[in-house]
Amino acid sequence: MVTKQFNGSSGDDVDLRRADSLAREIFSDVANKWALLIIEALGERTLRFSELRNEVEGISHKMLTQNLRMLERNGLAERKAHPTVPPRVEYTLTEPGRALRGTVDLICGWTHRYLGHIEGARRRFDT
Amino acid sequence: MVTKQFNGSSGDDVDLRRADSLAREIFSDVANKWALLIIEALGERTLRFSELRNEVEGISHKMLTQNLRMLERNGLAERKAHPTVPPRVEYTLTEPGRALRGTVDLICGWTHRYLGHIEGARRRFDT
DNA sequence: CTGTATCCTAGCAGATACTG
DNA sequence: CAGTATCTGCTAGGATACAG
Repeated sequence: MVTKQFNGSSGDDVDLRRADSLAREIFSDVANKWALLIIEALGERTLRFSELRNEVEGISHKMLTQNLRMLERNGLAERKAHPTVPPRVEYTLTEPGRALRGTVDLICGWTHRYLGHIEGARRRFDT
Repeated sequence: MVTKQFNGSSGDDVDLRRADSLAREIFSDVANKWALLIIEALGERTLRFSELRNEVEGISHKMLTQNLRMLERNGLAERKAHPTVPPRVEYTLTEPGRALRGTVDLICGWTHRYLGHIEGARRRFDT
């Protein structure tokens, strides 16, 4: 483990390792239930915090802010705060976010397509 | 909440609700880091438990068995145990599993495509 | 080799209360 | 309304040991 730091790895090697761990990190951020549901809910629309809270069924206040921060940090969603009172904060997907949304749509489509199939498999397994 | 049970909802309504909660359940099963990484690792191949353990970097013994059971239960992967000693158990994606794999590939592609973009967004955000 | 069971801990996630 | 902070229970997930 530690020895790897001294085995004369090239600069390219280091870059690859870093890119890999970064990719893995992003994958972990994104491959999570709430993040994907938020992205799906946003779609092409611009929604307020409270609207999102209603759209994403079952999400808690905390999880929503937490995931929105994460999406914003990774540049998948844009946060626009209007300096009014009461405050009004709107969220929109960025281009990378919209690109990812396409894949989420596919997963949703997949889910509905194989719903019956999966239900049957479960019944068979649970015996 | 409870009142909904008595509001005269039609049979279709009930079916829809059930389908929705099932879809949500499947989505939760599938939209998780380890499950997706296992699916990606399997691809078109047939792999043994120990091979999978090596392919999916960082996964623990426990998480692997747990997720494999889940995949098997949902009919996404097939488990074939050879009655030899020592035991030899092989896993293969089923058709629904392979279909889902296509979407996982897209997420992976997306990750690499926007890696630099995201890295930049993070740097900007972290200040 | 594969799988199950047990223990144990870090961190996830809900509820609540408080600020601007 | 949106966001943060604190407290707390709980469960995900690692380590380990053992069985078939």
